Amino acid sequence: MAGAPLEVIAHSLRRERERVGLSLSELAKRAGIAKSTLSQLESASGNPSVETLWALSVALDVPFSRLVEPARPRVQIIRAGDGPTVASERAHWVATLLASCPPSARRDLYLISAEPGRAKQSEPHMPGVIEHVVVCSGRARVGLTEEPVEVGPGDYVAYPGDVEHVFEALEPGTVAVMVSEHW
Amino acid sequence: MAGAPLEVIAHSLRRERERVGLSLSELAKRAGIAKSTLSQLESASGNPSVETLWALSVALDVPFSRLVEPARPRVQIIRAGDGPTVASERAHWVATLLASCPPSARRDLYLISAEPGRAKQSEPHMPGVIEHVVVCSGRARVGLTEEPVEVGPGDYVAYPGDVEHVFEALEPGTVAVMVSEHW
DNA sequence: ATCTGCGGTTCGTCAAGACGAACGACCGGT
DNA sequence: ACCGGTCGTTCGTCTTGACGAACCGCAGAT
Repeated sequence: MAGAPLEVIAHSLRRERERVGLSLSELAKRAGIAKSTLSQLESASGNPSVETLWALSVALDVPFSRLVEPARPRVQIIRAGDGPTVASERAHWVATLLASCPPSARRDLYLISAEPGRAKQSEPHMPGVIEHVVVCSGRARVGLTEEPVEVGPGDYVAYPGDVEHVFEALEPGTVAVMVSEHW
Repeated sequence: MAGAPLEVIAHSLRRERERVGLSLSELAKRAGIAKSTLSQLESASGNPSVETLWALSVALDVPFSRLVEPARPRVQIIRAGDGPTVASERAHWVATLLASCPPSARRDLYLISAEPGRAKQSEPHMPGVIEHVVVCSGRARVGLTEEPVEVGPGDYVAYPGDVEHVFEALEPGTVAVMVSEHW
């Protein structure tokens, strides 16, 4: 999470406003707030109320949270085999981090390669996490430890990651894409 | 986007606080705000300033935006072939919606099957969109129309979706997972 | 039954945000 | 040059959020 929320908001507001091509006065009018207020907000000398920010997000037609999060980058490729990986000690599975939260988003994207053998048991992590898995090839037993599901190519599973869960390859060369949302 | 932000915040605050198991007084103390303030917020009779909300999100150790967004569900499977799909007129590609924004999140998850033929040209959609693609099988030319990239199994590409972009299968039976983030 | 500690709400006070008017700067038309 | 229009900032006023003390309710201990 960024350090100073008010600075972030100030920048976000100006950025979004200019993107839409509205003048400060015009935006203030549409949002139903005083332009003086908006002026102060964009110069980071203010501590807006939720309602004020909300009005602005509506007027700008952007999700509310867009105003409280920093900016972001562009194109990117990671070839199969490249990229930062994490592997278990016994190398039954390898996860490649494709896209980590930039810089304070709420999902990580992994490519998982696994071989049959001991299952990958995961302790529950941060509350509110949801994991999405799509199998590319092979077969796997995935999901909550108490009620795993067997899936094959093209199958999709989602489950809460804040309780114990598993990923166990059932065939050699099992590959899957995983999205981990942390909200 | 939900209707009444203050109601949502009120519920979020109570929900998160109880999840962590803190009393109202205790949380207020840790966040450095008056417990009366927190009390009013949880009863939706208030219009908190950003700083106040920020202090609470820090004390609760949850991302800020968690407090301004509604709640969410549990486990889910979509078998290969199932699920709502969208296809092009000439059926060169089929997209299956695996996980749509629940209810106002910021990403959609698709499974894409495509056959060689005319490329899937996409008009730029909502500004701020980023698309992530991981190829499961086959080969494809993906990315910005001006500079597409050729990718194969296991390859990953991400690109801004708010400018013209393509997805063109180069081999029969090309399958890919796509995450579309709308922020 | 009484006391003490902690849960949450209500109320009066004060500081801070939101407002609107006024201001200087800039631009295009006459 | 002058005028009307807009753009963004500054300033004084009034509304409103945040604070803290007082308050009610409920356990558990004495």
